[in-house]
Amino acid sequence: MIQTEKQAIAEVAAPLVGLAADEVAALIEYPPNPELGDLALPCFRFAKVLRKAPPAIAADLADQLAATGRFESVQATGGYVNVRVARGRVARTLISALSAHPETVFSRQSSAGDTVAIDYSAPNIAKPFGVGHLRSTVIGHALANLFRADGATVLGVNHLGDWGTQFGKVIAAYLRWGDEETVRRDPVKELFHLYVRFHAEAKDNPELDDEGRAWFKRLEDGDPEATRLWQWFIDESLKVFQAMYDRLGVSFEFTLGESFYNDKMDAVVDELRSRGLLTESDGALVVDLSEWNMPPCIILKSDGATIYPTRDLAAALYRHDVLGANRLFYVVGGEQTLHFQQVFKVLELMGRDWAANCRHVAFGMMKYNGERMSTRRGKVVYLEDVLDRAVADTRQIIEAKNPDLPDKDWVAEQVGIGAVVFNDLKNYRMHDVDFRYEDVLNFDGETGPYVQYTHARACSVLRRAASEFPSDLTTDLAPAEGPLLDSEWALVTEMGKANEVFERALAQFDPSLMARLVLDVCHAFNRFYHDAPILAAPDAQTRAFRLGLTDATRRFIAYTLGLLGLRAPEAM
RNA sequence: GUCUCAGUAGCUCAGUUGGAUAGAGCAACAGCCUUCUAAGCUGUGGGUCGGGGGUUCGAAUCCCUCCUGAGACGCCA
Repeated sequence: MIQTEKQAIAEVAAPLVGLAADEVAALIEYPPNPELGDLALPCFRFAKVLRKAPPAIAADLADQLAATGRFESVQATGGYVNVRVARGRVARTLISALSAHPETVFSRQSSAGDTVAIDYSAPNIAKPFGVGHLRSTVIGHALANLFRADGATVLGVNHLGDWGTQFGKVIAAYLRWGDEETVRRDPVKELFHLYVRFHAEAKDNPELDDEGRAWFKRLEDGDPEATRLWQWFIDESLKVFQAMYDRLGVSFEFTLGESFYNDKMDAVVDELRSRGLLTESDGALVVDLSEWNMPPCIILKSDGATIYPTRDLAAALYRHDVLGANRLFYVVGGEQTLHFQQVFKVLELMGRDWAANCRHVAFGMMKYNGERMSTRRGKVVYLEDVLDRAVADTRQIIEAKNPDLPDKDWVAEQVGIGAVVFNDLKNYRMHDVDFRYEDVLNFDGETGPYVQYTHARACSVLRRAASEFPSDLTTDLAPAEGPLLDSEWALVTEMGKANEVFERALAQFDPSLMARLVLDVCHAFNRFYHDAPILAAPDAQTRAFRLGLTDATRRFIAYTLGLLGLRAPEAM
């Protein structure tokens, strides 16, 4: 909506400054002070080409823009052209668009025709689902939603850690110290305890490691006992993970663990060999990448076994060739940056031009009390505990503030989990985060509950309106006579940024931009709510307009929360 | 040691890809519920944008350099 105005300005200005309209539109910004105007075009950049001082250019452009009659006012101040748009018209356009098709306000379907495979979550079998897995899960899910909303066919892939020496260790530990009944009661936790114990005891007992390796070898060779236990671990783990995904509202198109590629790696090795990309080095077969300043990518270990780059190559080929993806994203921690650079480079060397469409969406590390979490040492924060605490706290707040609320448990679940999810989504991906309960369990300020609360608040007004002024909800949304209030316009402005922020979020693979935007919208709405009586507006026309704005805001928030993977209860 | 990423208010972070007086939230303090949900709103205090150079009309943003932190750097994933 704001774009339409930017475009209109750019089309007038473009021929005068010798740039394409799109280029000029990209330069238009929001003035720091609303009194200056709604949009501003800085003219400094044009000075050199036009051989004129910026203020003079601004003055010329201002005249031209004023002559169109489209804008409420146009002023040159210094090197800027400040434009005040026809606020009523812009507001009306935005409100009706949001009430008819909210998605059109965000997306121009730029990803239509793309099939994107997004690798996210990827927890390890027989290990707990910790807060450390939250980031990949939540960011990946939000990105999947964003690309789907932009018209792409999205294939969410859960690349489970279901293979490797660790399973030999778990099997060995289970056979030594475990018993079936205890494990059945709480499989993942119990297996995890056995795993931690294994590592602790292996320190003084190195032969334990041999035992683990031996069991993994048996698993690889298809030993029935090893295979049975391994499959059991997987089944039990998946049950636990699924319960977590259900609570988080996360889903996948494919759940394909590492083991899925066991029979697909020979082909990769053969192709690399026949293309002459493999060289021998200390007994291992590697792809030399020194030309690109990278260490070699190991394909076969010196014992002839494959290794994770081999597996990721096989997985990438599968996702492209079989699943039909033309873009491949990996939502995986930043510590694996080099690994993905190597894998993508090898794909390129294998002649796969779509390697350029592979992207590692890295994120910072989650720490606890400033320390790195370690599954081996048993240092993990269970996501389940975090969710439970958040929900319990929410439940208490509801009891204190809104004891008559129906469905209190369900609302507490949505809000408590929303708090945890939003907390992880609102900040720049690459920053390390130190997990602290006091942050996650804070429901004031820039938080999920704040956004959900604002949504519920808007819903509440609309519910009242439906019973008290039903006709006002159906009339057309002609704005009241006279100018919009500052708070009304500020709200329209924030929501009007939907498309540009949405597209930046896609371009940068960064859902936090959407989280920030919805926070700004909520703040603007709450200020409007405080400043302007809605139901008690001075006249019916004003009331209808404000109700329209409230309804549009409600839809905006609900839609954005949906993109981020949060639910939007109508009361809380 | 080499490479990558980060460093902005006491704390957690934004900062529209180089634009106007660097902004939020938390914490602290002071106000605002006879009126639409106070999980809210308003105000006050709080800054060497890690340091130093440079590029230009203009730098938190781009370049160089140094400092600090995190991560990665061949047979784990």
